[in-house]
Amino acid sequence: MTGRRQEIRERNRLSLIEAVLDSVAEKGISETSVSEIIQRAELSRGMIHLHFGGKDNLVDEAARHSSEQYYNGIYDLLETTGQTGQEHIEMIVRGDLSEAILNKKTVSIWYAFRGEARNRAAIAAFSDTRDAKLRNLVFNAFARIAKEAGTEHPNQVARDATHGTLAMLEGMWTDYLLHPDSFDRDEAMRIVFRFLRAMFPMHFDLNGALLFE
Amino acid sequence: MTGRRQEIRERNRLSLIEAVLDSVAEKGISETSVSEIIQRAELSRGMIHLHFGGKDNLVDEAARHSSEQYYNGIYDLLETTGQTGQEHIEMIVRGDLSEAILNKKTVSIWYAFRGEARNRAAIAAFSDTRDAKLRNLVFNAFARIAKEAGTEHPNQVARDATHGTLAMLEGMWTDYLLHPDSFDRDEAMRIVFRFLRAMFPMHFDLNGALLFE
DNA sequence: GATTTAAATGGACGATTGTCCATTTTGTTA
DNA sequence: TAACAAAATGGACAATCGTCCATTTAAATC
Repeated sequence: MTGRRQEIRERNRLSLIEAVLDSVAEKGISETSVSEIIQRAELSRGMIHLHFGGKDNLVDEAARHSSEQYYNGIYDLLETTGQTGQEHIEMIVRGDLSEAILNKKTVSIWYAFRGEARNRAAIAAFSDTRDAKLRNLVFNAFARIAKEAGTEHPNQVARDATHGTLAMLEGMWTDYLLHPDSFDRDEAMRIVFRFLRAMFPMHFDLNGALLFE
Repeated sequence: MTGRRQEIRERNRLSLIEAVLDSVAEKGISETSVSEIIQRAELSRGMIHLHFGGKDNLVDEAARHSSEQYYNGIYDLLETTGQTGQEHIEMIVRGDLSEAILNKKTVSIWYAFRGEARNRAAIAAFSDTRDAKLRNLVFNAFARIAKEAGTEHPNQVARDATHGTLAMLEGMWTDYLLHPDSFDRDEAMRIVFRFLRAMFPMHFDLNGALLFE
């Protein structure tokens, strides 16, 4: 019976990461101490040094883990949607504002790390506003839409639409951070789609994507 | 010669607040210790307890001070602009993205406090996304614009335009936080105005407000 | 079952944290 | 200028921080 050792080892490693994320979500980064972490993970003091070489590395790793979860959530959703540009955009907007991806825990963690990003390069790398891959996905969708709509300067428009849409989603997250209980997901989606409808009236209405016959 | 005492007292008090903001901007909240603060303020250890009763109160006060500066900056700008709704909006957009209001120091401070907002009520109160007063200003401007444009459901549209525009500005701040050196203010403004032009083509173009004859 | 060795434990350690107060300094008043 | 009082000082203090290693535990191998 081999491999049991490594299995336990990896489980413990993951426990530490999850303990960090729980603590950051509940108490904030400044109160996420070694004592707090090992208590949540129900492991001994030395484990952090053993597995990660120190607390800072562990926290960096937790930030990486957390951002990976976000992107995986979005990319998984994209697998299940239609083929048109507007459907892709709708899925990203809905996904980004869905309970599964935007909730009290994720938003707490995301903003806690953001606050440290400026002073810790490793964290900055993972807290980027929607990474290059996602940006490209959105851009390609808008580029198709702009061309279909016969817009002038379709690439420029697509770039601006990408930037503006992702910025608006960012702002919605901030709203949720500061007012998690009064935040209205449907309203947030409608607002994004209202701006997109104004820009591409053939492709969006207040509920999302419009499809041709 | 009276009042000199109080003058020195208040100067020291302010020194402590500014020392906190400098430290938060440069080193982050977690490294802003009592030792760090008093060293920057060139005052003695006991002053924090004497003036604020403790470090936490001082930090809260610094957050308040910082948010006050932001709003004062915006409101001052508004005094100098024209009377139409679209001029007000243009001024807010341009102001919010101007070097005076959005720079490396302010964005570091703003996001550092945001990261703590979830766990510290006093800080949450000051890190709100553009406060009620500013929101009302923007809403009133959009309400006028929507009515002039003859839009259906002008109040609903104005509310959504307000929410969406402020969210987009929020997102632009995040962009700046994560990429301060490659961030392009003019591009950010153009993007916001592109969305506004799409929604209110009689009132905005890519450079901002359009005025009637 | 004995041996080996990787993994986990938990306490010792020096450094640093924020608080607080006895003392000193200095502006104000008598 | 002497007396007073407000303000500032700076070190003592217990508590907590993160690191690290001698020891123990337990899986894997013989």
